Amino acid sequence: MTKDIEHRLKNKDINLTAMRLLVLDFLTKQVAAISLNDLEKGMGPSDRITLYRTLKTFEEKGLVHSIEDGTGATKYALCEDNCDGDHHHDLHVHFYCNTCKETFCLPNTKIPEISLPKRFQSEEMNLIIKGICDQCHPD
Amino acid sequence: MTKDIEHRLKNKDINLTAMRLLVLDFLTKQVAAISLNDLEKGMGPSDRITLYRTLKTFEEKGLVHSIEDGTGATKYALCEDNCDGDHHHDLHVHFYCNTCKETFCLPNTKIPEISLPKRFQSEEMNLIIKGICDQCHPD
DNA sequence: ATGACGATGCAATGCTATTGCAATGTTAGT
DNA sequence: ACTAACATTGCAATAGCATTGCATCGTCAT
Ligand SMILES: [Mn+2]
Ligand SMILES: [Mn+2]
Ligand SMILES: [Zn+2]
Ligand SMILES: [Zn+2]
Repeated sequence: MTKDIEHRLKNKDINLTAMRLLVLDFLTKQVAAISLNDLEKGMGPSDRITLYRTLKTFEEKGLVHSIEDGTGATKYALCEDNCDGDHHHDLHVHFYCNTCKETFCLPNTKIPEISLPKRFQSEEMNLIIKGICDQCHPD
Repeated sequence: MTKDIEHRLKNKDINLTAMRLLVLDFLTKQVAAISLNDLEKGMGPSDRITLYRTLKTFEEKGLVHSIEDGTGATKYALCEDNCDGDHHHDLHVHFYCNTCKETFCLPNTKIPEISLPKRFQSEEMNLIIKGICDQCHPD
């Protein structure tokens, strides 16, 4: 229902536009994180830069988070509800499948506490695990 | 001593060249991981592409490992002795300092075991922690 | 000496991210 | 409804880093 999409934008203090509704709708349908290229191909004909800025806006407002999975292209995925622009609470592990080349959020797999050397102070953590995803698992 | 540098190359099955000796010597003097740009600036006048391929060769042979710290530029740092091209054993944490913008290997801070969801199989892990390094720590 | 092979230098290209700016759309006050 | 202020969009241009092609050069074994 498009009303639901609208509410999600409003709740994050994002102005409604046709493009943003379409992008958010597209994002909710994804099972894996997507790159700007994926978004461009998945959407109808639309301007790449506008899509880029839409993702940036979504990220600033805490609607999506970005993932650097080492492929060179930044991936984006929807945030959990309690994220805002300043504090993303997506401290979960991200998984890159070497077989299907997809990047997944593992929202239930949290990054454990790490005890750093003296006087190192952690502000942010990013854990990427590469391997074989459940879909590509053999047997 | 340059003999030591030579041995390290030979041990990793890397042919000796003047350029490689210089690059490895430069790498051993670094306290933080360096980018291709850092290397280019730190070395005498030398061709950027040759430096690029030198780093690639070192990585393939298990002499250095590369680090994606999210800055956009790949960083490189010397491996521990037991690495080879196929299996890098640098499963340590990397730390990016938001203040001095340097990336450090934390060889004594290992990435803990993570229990993944059913049928996800880990082959490689990459943990970047961002924050304030010991040198930039206040008080 | 010469031929094979690896390393180097330079040019060119690909790809992603990012910005400038003008045009367009939206909103709010009058 | 009119208009000024503001946000969004579309297109062009630029910046950076990564990567490849190719000709040249150096080294080593025969
Ligand atoms: Mn995620
Ligand atoms: Mn390291
Ligand atoms: Zn897979
Ligand atoms: Zn620092």
